[in-house]
Amino acid sequence: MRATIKNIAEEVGVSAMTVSRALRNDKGVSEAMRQRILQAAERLNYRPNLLARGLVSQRTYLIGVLIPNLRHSFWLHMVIGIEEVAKREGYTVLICHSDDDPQIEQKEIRSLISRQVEALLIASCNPDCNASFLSTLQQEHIPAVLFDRYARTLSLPYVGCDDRAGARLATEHLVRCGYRKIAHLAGDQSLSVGRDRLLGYEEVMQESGHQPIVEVCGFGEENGYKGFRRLFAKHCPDAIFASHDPVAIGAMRAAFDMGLRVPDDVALVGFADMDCAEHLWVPLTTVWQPKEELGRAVANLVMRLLRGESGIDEHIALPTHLVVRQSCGALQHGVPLPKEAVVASNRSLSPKKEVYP
Amino acid sequence: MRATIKNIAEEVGVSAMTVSRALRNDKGVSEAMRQRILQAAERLNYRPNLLARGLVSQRTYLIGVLIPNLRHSFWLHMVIGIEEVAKREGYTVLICHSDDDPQIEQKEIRSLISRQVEALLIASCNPDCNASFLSTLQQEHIPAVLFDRYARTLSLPYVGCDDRAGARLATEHLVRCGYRKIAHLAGDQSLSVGRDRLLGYEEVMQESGHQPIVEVCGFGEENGYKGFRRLFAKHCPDAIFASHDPVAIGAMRAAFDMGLRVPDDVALVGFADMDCAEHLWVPLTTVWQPKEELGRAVANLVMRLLRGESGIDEHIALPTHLVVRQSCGALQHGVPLPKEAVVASNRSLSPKKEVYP
DNA sequence: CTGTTAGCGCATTCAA
DNA sequence: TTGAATGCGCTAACAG
Repeated sequence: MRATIKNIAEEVGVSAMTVSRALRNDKGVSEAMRQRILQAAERLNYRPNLLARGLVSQRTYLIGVLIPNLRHSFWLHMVIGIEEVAKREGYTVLICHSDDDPQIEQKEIRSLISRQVEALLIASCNPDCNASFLSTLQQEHIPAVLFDRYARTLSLPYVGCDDRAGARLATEHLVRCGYRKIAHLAGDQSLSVGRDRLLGYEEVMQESGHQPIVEVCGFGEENGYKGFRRLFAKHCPDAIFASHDPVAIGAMRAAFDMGLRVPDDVALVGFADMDCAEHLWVPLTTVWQPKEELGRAVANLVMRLLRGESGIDEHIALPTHLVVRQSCGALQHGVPLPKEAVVASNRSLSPKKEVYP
Repeated sequence: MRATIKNIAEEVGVSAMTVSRALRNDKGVSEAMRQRILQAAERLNYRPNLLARGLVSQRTYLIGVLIPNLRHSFWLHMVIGIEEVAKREGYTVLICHSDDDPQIEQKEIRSLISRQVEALLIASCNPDCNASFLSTLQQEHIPAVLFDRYARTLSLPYVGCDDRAGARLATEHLVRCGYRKIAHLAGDQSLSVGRDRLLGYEEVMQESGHQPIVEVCGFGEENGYKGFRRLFAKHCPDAIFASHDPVAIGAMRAAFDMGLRVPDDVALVGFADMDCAEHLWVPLTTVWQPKEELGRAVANLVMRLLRGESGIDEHIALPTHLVVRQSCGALQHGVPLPKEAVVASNRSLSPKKEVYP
């Protein structure tokens, strides 16, 4: 059997209460006694039972994170940021994923609540679809924050990056490069990230007097592959802004399969700056997202919520920036870049990136 | 306040025990009563408190997974496999990581035990260093299994892949390709994966009458970069077997920086078959590891342990196979491949891979 | 089929 | 500075 405070109490010859106090560094225990208790705990290999402690104190120091899946390192970077803050504040993170299924999402959230998490950080696979369910969390008095994607019909605190502005950066860059037929491989329109990026693209196209060419293909590499082929069958664009890096990778693969060169025949810009973007066949120009910072921001917001320091109506949008590599053709053609852009030299390891100019 | 079984009991006008039974689908409750209770639970938005349940039943349905870090998708694939099995068996997975620090590893494991996990799945960042600590887990009667890396001095159940055999596949392939100076960028020799892969390499080199050229650089992209430069300053090999894909990526980058072509000037083979391997500047020939399957295998072993069906001395080594892409030069030169090898056509999405021949 | 008693391991509250 | 009583929410064991 595992040792309990009772065992320690008998060993030392005091009450369980004194042991409990000593182990938690509660005040009201003499230093000599504390030492004797600590030694006994060590000797008996004592481990506090957090179930029992949580049951009585109503504090589990557990926070639940729900993400769509574990397959994309994208989410993991956010979790890394969350973990960093959580650990610093003494919390353990319980990670769940929905496999992009709204039903499973509800099930997992209920399971998290049953495990008595003190707060919920949710990147919903479909916030609008699960809006009414998510809104019940408020009534259950469990602090919940959405991240990366939000629901229009729901007022929960939210942390994401400024997708519309990011899409503007990408599109403005392609306009600046002088392309004539700039298309957009748009993401899932049921997700705010998909809608907002499309919005940013359309704005810039309109402002610059271009005709928008939109192919909604959803996220993911295979969707990018198919979307690219459909797009080319109809429009033969000379540049594409893909709504996500995997979409861009699929598009690049399709381009190669069709015998097209990147960026000579078709320029490509992605969104995310995933780890592999710089390693790609043709290094990818893309919109960088502050993934770990985003995780830290959500976690910090939750900590404020737990301390009652923050209201329910926070809506944080983190800035993005452009990372210019080979796939857009700007470097080859000496296109002037904005000050905020980052130029990546993909052929040397250190420094990986240099701020332009 | 959150509803409890007591609230439901009052609502329905029965005892808490009947409610408890009904909610757990325990037998001995009439169907009519069960329905009334279920409806009341629904109405009150009842969620069982798993802390309380776990405290009394001594079953938390929690298993703890400890991995070195969250940064490499490598680990996540294993976690995906673990989760799949765990979820099927009704368990929740609590993921922790040590940031490759043996001290943190011990701390995290203690924390997991405090949370009353029923079993521990550990990819130790340094099994030999933490061997004595890990051996205490047996005394504490908590089922523990190592995966991916094992300790020589410790007899815990283990699941990994056959690193020595995998290294043989890679080295034999380079020998078959006709390279003369085949070097090995060896991984961390404090880890079984590093040692076993070096061993497999040395065996084949000896058997085929080649002189081994070994540069121990450790794992990771930057180590691969530096290791490659050191290697070339001394030996000018015409082929390199890298102990891990990131090492190969660093090496490839170094080769480009030095103006060398892959595979024409130097051939490259990696180990892991990470997601990005096929997307690389030059698609990487590498030893594929059954990452998700490995996760499922560890989890299944743990389930058997929990049911008392399996002993403590299981040592499972899963087979690997070679994935041939461009970086080794075999395809360009029409080198005959073994039946088990997989040839990847990197320029089309579907099918991604074709079994050779 | 249903209820009662007891207690999981710990911390809160009050009393000494 | 220490201890006793109480109960967190739930279930095992037994009784009816």
